[in-house]
Amino acid sequence: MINVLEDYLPFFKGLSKEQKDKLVNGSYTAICTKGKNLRPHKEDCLGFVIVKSGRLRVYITSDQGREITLYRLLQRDMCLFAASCTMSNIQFDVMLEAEEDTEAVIISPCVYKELMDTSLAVAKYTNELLSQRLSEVIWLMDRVLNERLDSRLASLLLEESSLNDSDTVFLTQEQLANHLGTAREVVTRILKKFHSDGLVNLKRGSVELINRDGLNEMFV
Amino acid sequence: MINVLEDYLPFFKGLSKEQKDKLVNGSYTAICTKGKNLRPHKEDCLGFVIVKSGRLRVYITSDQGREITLYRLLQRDMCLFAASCTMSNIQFDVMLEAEEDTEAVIISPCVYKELMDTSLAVAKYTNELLSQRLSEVIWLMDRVLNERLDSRLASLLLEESSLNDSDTVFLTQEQLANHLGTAREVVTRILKKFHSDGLVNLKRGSVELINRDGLNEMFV
DNA sequence: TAACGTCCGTGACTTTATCACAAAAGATTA
DNA sequence: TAATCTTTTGTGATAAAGTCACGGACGTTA
Repeated sequence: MINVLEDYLPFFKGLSKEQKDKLVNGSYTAICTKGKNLRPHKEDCLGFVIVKSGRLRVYITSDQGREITLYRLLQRDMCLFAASCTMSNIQFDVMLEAEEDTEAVIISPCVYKELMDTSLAVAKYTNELLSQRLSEVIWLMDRVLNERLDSRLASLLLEESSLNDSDTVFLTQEQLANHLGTAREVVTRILKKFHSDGLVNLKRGSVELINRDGLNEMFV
Repeated sequence: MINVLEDYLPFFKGLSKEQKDKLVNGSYTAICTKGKNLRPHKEDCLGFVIVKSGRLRVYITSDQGREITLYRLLQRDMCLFAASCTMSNIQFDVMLEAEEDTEAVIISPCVYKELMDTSLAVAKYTNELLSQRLSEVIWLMDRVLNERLDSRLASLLLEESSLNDSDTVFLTQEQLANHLGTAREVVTRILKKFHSDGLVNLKRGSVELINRDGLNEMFV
């Protein structure tokens, strides 16, 4: 545990002995199996999350069940939204779902808040994380508004393929739609078009990419 | 100048004499007339912006000229994106446009960065601003994805009306479209519908609200 | 092989976006 | 005042995307 904290938190070395102890004592390791939600109850204030292994997707949902992926957390990435209770200005709820079996270290929100309130290094580090997330979300907004769905879908397929290092993307069309913030039927129709253009093969629960160059050309 | 800084920056009192001096010397007042852009050249790194009076709108643009308003800065509000150069992780460019004649205090980016690097209070304050903006942008994303355009337009008209304390919204249909991230023709058609429903009267360059309750009902 | 749940396909329709062009309202100038 | 110009608004045609309703295909389990 302490190794993970020391290794992943750039500010750890600069903390005092007491701070380190508090941090270690206020943290625990959580295992989340693929497909499970890391924070099933919206009320829960989870804390600061560090991904040790696996992959998390951070997304929002609407009442009608529509989702969109805001960004992902890969190994060594961190997320502080699950600690919204510690940030007075955060009004939204994001969801965290494991895309792979994931091992994460979770730091108690009050411990993290206390650190942030007393350590300049922690506060600066938090700034960096926040600004990076903000950047990613604004970037996403730009794509949602200005890019065509077929292009966004092609890009998602290629990204998934490279994340898993496989030509086949093992996601249902509904899951693809949830990443993109659109409806399943729309994905079905675009995939059908991709198939008739010789770009992909479709199976139940997966999409096989058979012409990466063709997919790439969709968004240049 | 120093009065504004002292009054608007909650951390000011806690700064050392040197820090205060640096801050005052690194700041200047800018006047921006209605409709003008506060940062016409994308390359410019403006700095930290504090609105003394007037109103700024923060927005992004696409290559095709489509815009969407991310949020607004009213009196006493502050913005640190124009200082993206000081934040290593900010990759995007936001634009700042004066919606009214606006007076702003601008703090040089390197001075602000130095403060943030040396003062815990400044770093914490920056955190609060960042998390609030992030919250607003995610909230906007939710609306863009899940709310109908007529509802969003109705809500924008009511917001504009109350901001200016007037029943008439003095914006062209193109400006309305730019707030919402849509096309002018779409706004034209929705407004025409609103008019035939007895909700608004249309004039060149303005929209008069004649049935607020009706507009309100569109998004409940 | 029957039954069930999940996933996918599709038609009909609505909403939103795009493109092209024209009409109307003000502003400017002759 | 009339002619001209610019900006704003209106509109038809078409395409992309979202919504709703339903049915069928696939895989699992009994």
